[in-house]
Amino acid sequence: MKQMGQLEAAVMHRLWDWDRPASVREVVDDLQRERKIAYTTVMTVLDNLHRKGLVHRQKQGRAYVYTAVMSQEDHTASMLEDVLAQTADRGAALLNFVEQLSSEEQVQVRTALAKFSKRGNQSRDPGEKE
Amino acid sequence: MKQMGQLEAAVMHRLWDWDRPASVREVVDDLQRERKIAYTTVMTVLDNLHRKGLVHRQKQGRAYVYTAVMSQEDHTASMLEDVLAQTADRGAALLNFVEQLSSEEQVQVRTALAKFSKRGNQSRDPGEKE
DNA sequence: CCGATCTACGATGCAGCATAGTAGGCCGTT
DNA sequence: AACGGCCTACTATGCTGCATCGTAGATCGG
Repeated sequence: MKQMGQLEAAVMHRLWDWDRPASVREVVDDLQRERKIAYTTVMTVLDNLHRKGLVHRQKQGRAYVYTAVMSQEDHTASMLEDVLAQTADRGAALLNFVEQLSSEEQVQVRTALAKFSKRGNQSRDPGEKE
Repeated sequence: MKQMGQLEAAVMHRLWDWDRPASVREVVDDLQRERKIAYTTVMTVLDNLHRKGLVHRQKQGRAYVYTAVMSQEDHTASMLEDVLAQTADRGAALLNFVEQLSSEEQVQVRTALAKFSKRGNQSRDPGEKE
């Protein structure tokens, strides 16, 4: 449900980078710098992203301006969660995963976790696994 | 590349659960207990999974027997890695992700990380983030 | 040689994505 | 008021991936 095609991803990346409402025109013009693409193609893509709930849009004058609903980091985190949700043994998968991270990233994660636990973080409902 | 369809996933889950080489026949029979499905459909799926490198196969008598190349946990970890690879800021995405984990899972992850660091784990090459 | 079983190959249908054309609305300019 | 631009809405096409099977041909046990 969160999976996107190539063009959809390219558009989202621009919205994320710019971090402000952008019109179809702006996105098209930026994409044009790399390759030929029709205005309506991009419009359709943005429309699809809107229907999928990945972007929010708002009339500004005659045109719509689009903004990403989630930050890229939140979106990625959400996809990670989706992947994890499909596995039988979340715990084991998590362990194999962190095992594969660079030691640098492992440190980052540990630091972050230490911070959360100090604040008594509780974002997910515990005790509902299998 | 690691993404699978519904039926493909159902087949893989059986291979993972059984954790031993299984023939098309066995997989078909098991799937039949839930719904009607043709032998050749399952064969095609296993063939596709083989072409995708997700399963290994070997002749046993007249038939092939199939085994999952990776454990489910490794496969999930690998998909998590793929998702993370597509993001610009791995670090930020990681943090948002662990933040969303249940506190129970956070503890698991921390315990695991502590173990790795004690052994001086170094599975990924650090310093190669675009 | 016969029937059962298995593989190889091909065909169909459907969905998602990329791509873009056309029609019609709105607005500023002449 | 009519014209030309720009924007949206709607529609259409092609491609690719997955699910689904059928048929043909090889093989093995009787």
